[in-house]
Amino acid sequence: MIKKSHHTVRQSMQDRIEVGEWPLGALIPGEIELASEYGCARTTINRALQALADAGVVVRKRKGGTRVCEMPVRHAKFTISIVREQVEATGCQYRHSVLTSMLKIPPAPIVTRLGLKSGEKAFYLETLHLADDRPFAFEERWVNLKAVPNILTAPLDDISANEWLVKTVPFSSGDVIFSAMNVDQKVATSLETAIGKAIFVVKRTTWYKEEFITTMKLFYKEGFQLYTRL
Amino acid sequence: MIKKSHHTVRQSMQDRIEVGEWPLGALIPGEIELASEYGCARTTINRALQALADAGVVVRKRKGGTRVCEMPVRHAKFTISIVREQVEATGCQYRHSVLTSMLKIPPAPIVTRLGLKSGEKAFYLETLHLADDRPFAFEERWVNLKAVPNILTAPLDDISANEWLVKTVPFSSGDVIFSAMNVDQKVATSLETAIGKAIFVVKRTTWYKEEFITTMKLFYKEGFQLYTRL
DNA sequence: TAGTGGTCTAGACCACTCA
DNA sequence: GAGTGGTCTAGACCACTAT
Repeated sequence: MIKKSHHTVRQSMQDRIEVGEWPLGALIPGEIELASEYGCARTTINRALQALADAGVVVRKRKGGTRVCEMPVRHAKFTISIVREQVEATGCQYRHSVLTSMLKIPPAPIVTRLGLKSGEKAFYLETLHLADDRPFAFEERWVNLKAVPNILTAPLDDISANEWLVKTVPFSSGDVIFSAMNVDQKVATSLETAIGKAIFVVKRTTWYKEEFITTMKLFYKEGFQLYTRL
Repeated sequence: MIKKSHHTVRQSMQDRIEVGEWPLGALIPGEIELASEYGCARTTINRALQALADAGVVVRKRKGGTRVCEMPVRHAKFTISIVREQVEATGCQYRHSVLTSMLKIPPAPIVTRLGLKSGEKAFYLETLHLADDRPFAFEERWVNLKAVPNILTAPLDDISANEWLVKTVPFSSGDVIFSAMNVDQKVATSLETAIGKAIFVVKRTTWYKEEFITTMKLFYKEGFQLYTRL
């Protein structure tokens, strides 16, 4: 009998794993047994164990019981925030500047991705994000006008397309790809970087209810790092 | 009265947000009201709403109620797996090869990070990870011998240090840093890449109960991408 | 201070899966 | 078939916080 509250219980159980009382791969007592041991309802134990399972610390199977994960697969959680917040989080002043804004027939891969007809135009944007007036990231973006026609009248000089879309489109699914690339001349110029420098790139595509909305590439200034705790 | 099961309820509510029935920033009905609407217990509604809050879709405050998140901060969840699993996930055959393995006095930044005394040695490892016998990633690792002395007798040719540590050390916290860099000569040689190519780098440091265990850098072959769905 | 979410409980039934 | 986790319920009390 220790304490209650699924948080407390969770922490306690995690400790027992760390201490080695429950070794890697070991089978943990059942929920009912733990409930009586901790002197709480099974529901509470269940919550705690589900949280641990969610964190990848234990694996649960019906009838199989709960066991400590042999290969602790840790989950890193990134908050995909808008660039402005990223900049402001570093204590810098955010500003952005629209470099290019036009209707344009996108290249083939984009056409496919957006589900456009060939020859159909989309909205193309190039934006420079600045931190304390120094280049922070360069953004290339394609927007599907069928999905978001009113972006043409949005005040994109005041609010970045990034932010406008997030605030306007109710909700969306999407994918994110992180990679590294050697910066080309165009991006290098905007970022005031030497050509060929390795930079961190994030590609993101978002949909709203199966309809493509936008795809973008974000080229971060050299030296950018993405940090997370496990 | 629609259905039950917190999954169903969660999905339903998410739909109502997507459809615009509950616009961005709007206040959602209270749990009791929703419970009667959905014809289920308040607990069930609570679960669903907590899940949505966890996903960053809504924000909840006691007395303030639940409202749709104005700035939908999406959370990307990465599974920090061992390299072998990463390789095998692509359908390739995994193999690794220990290039260097020695006791060595680490450079200053590492000493600080590991909490060593100056002049104290640590275990240094260089490992090449291969996919179908082609270079996949190059790993540099420092291990704190005070924390894990028996790594010296581990069969690191059969099982990578990466995997051995994960399987041996009960549990640990840590941090992860993603970045991009221009590959230097040493790494380029191992990865069979041209010097200066942009590669994706992951730095990871792990602790076990406040004690430093290991720090490593993983240099991925050029072209490597980290993918996630939102 | 009143209202909302946060959590606990005790009991129940279901669903999966291992043997 | 039996055992374990998954989930629901109805009621209760607590904790935070907006007003």
